[in-house]
Amino acid sequence: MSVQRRVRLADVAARAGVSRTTASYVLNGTSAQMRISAETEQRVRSAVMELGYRRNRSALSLRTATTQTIGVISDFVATGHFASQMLRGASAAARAQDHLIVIGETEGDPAVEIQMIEEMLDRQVDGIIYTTLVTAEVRVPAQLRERRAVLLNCVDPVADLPAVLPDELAGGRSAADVLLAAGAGERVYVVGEEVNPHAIAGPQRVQGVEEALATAGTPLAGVVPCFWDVEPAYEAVTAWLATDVTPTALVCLNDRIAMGTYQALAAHGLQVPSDVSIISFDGSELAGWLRPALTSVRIPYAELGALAVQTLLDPTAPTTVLRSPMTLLHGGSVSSARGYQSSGRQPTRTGAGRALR
Amino acid sequence: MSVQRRVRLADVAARAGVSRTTASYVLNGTSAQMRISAETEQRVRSAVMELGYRRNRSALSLRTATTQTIGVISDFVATGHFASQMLRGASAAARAQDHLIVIGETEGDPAVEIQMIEEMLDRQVDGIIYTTLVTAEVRVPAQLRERRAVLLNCVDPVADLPAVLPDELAGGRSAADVLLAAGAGERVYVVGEEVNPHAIAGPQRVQGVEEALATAGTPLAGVVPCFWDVEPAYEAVTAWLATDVTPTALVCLNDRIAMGTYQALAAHGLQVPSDVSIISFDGSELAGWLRPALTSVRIPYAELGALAVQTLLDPTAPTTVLRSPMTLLHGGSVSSARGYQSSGRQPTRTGAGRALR
DNA sequence: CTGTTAGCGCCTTCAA
DNA sequence: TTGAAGGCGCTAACAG
Repeated sequence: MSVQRRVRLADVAARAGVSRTTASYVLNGTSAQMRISAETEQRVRSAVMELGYRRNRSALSLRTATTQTIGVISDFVATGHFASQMLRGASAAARAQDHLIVIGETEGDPAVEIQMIEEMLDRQVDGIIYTTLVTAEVRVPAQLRERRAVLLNCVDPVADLPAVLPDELAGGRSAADVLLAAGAGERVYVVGEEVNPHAIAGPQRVQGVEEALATAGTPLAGVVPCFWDVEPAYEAVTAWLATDVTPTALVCLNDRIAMGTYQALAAHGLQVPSDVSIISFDGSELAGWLRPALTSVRIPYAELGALAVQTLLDPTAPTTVLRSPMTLLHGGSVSSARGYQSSGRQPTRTGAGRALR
Repeated sequence: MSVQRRVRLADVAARAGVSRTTASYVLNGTSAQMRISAETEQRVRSAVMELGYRRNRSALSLRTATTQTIGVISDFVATGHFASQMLRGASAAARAQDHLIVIGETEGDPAVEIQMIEEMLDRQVDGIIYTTLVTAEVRVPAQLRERRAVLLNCVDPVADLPAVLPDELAGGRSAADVLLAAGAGERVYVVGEEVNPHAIAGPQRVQGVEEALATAGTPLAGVVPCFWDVEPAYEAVTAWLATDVTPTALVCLNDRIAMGTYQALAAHGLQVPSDVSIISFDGSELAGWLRPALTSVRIPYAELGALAVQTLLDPTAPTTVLRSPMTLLHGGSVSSARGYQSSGRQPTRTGAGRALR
């Protein structure tokens, strides 16, 4: 049993006592230019109301080769934060333009990816957003090359398609700036290391940090390499602390690394932020759950999603790379020694003993 | 500019030197029953290949009032874990049956909800999954009543629709069973309290816990009421610990509550699991990030999503409530005093000092 | 076995 | 202003 409607445009026309053509004109807003009398138009509109008429989009699509639907192809699976935020932004932007979003989770399988794109093209989507979990350089499937598509969180150097990305470089700089402003810019280390050669977030963040620190005359003290997750960060930082280093601040490349770092510091008897300041990237829910709350450079997922939709739906959009600014999510993980004030969430309950996590 | 194809069925037929009808039969797999020669069929298939033909779904939809598309209406926004896991399961199940999923995030706004459903019905979705973030009793919009729809994570006592839910009661029992098996069943408290009168997860979990404990002759020692989030749990447990209680184990109603509880226990100098065992519900990523890793009764989101899709697509499915089992995600947060063995992740690195978080 | 025909519901000339 | 007519691409009787 499929969901369908009964009322046809013909019924509306009959009820209004006009021709289908006239009814059609009214519905398309072409009534003015067709010089349809206001009275007639009103009759049609009443009929639409009374009958609860809605156009049949299948018929419309067949006729216009348009569906008011956009596809989102993504390679990520269980990545809660990214996926939902991005889809939320995209969904809202799509709704604002009367479009619906159809999703295609490829689970990273290129064959599935191609299949999903085909399915979407079959359904005449008006365009496709191609997005990846990891900010990286990619090669989009050939199917997308000649079509209306926008890359989200990735770029393809050979395909001539618009792309939407976070401004990682500026994000890196602002992370360092926060530390500098707090007077915690002397011995700054980065925790995390990018291993994917196509990834661009990590390198750009580090570059931004280095630039800002260099400008202040306090070069980056070093890097603690580790995979981007809680446990690897815990292990790496624990081992590193055993070498008797005395960091002023740590820049963690994402919030999960920061969590592992909190754990390692706590185990080593170091407190955040009094002993060590921490700042990271993501601005996920996790940042708010930690104690003290983590100061994090937020990835504007929702904005990216919305921007991608707007770009896709804008026929005049150039095929350039758009960089969306990363904003600061204030927590209490950066020392306020030199009067740096967190203006967002209150870094309450940061007292000794309780901060041990 | 919309994405569209060129090759029509007529082209394929022409290329194969047959009529459109014949080509159509081959494509629909009706060739056998129409007794089309294998040779002819082969010619058609070749033509399809050579021309890269794919049927135009808009045309198909207009003709068959079917779209091979299902809609998912959800009220949740930034809820990473739930949303993505559920969509992953639903997406995979849909793909297995050649369906695509179109999403409708209502952000909890009833007006948006109605609008989204209309948009979906306009697009002739074959059915709609109506899902809510909080497991609860709801009243679905009237539009859904008469249509092919399935409720996911909620029930509507008056609408005659199938519903898919986690088996919270059994989940509650198994949580208590884990504690009992570990010899930590003597002074068990529940942390968290449901305030939404329509919610069903909380009450059922507690009921399950109580039943299992009662069976073992060690009734629930009490409840520490708090909102279901990290900070409220931290506050509540901290205040509660100040009253000199000596819990054997805590059942946290979700993983975020458990995180806040970890924090409060650490601040109070109590260790998990040597001093207090902890078990919670959700089985989210967070459980694995905590130290020691949290033992949690997993909500089978992906399975629920898949089940909902299968139910929706099965014309013979009865309009009953399906309960999906909650499985145990093993961590190291439950004492193994009496030889209880966590069989999943290794609860490594649980040594003194490091467990303080 | 295969071709002919008639719509599915809607938009859009073209004439009137 | 409006009616008639064609056609988007495909399926499904109904004849051959």
